[in-house]
Amino acid sequence: MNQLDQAFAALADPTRRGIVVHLARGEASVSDLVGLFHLTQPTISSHLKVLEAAGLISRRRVAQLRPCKLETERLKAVTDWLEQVQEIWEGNYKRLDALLAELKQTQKEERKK
Amino acid sequence: MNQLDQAFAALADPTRRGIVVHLARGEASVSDLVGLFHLTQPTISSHLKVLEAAGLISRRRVAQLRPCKLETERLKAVTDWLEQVQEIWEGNYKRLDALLAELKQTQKEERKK
DNA sequence: CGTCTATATAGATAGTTGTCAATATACAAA
DNA sequence: TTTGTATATTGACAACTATCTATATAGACG
Repeated sequence: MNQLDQAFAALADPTRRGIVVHLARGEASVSDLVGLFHLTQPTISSHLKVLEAAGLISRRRVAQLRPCKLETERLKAVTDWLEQVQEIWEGNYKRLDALLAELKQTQKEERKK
Repeated sequence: MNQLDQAFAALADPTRRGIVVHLARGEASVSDLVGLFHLTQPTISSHLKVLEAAGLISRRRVAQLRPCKLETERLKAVTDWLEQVQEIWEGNYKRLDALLAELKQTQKEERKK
């Protein structure tokens, strides 16, 4: 699995997206996050493992706490891929628009005859 | 599974992302797409089913052909989610920046005394 | 030391996924 | 109607996922 695969797969779970949204507001410990969902601590820990493996979060050590932090560069890599697709698509439209403009011009010139 | 779940999950596979990139350039039939990957036709058909269920593509009927078209609105919904997260994160930084600016000001004023 | 708190790991289970070969369906064309 | 071409469906298999309970580890604090 490459990085984009892992990032998209990680974001395909609503619990993990919830974690991401929460971490966008700032660091949080595992137990903070457990408090947000009706899921057990091991389940949350496993979701965090997935997010970390995908490069979407990182973790520090503070005594027994393991504060989690959002890694926005990886999030940006995902957005970048989507925007590239959008650009190809729009390029397509640009080409189509140019084609239609050309057609219109041709029709106008034909009317002159 | 909700729409975002399905869209992210659909995009988590490299073959499906390849299909999306190809369709960004314009419509393509199933056999066009089969030609792009070293996978069997049923496998490509199953990927297309996933993309269609996720609302990322749509299909027409033209004789025996089933041209596939990218649905950019759904792609945009995914981008929107990512941008919202980014905005929360940046809002965070803005608040932090404001805090640091305030701190600097306080220190400056303390030096005057 | 023993105990409490925070987190990780292990093992089980039910459900989902990606892939294939084989077969079925839908339409076209001879 | 027979044949050919494009696509879908079926059934199988191995791999992976989300979740749980139970248990282990790591550090803080008495």
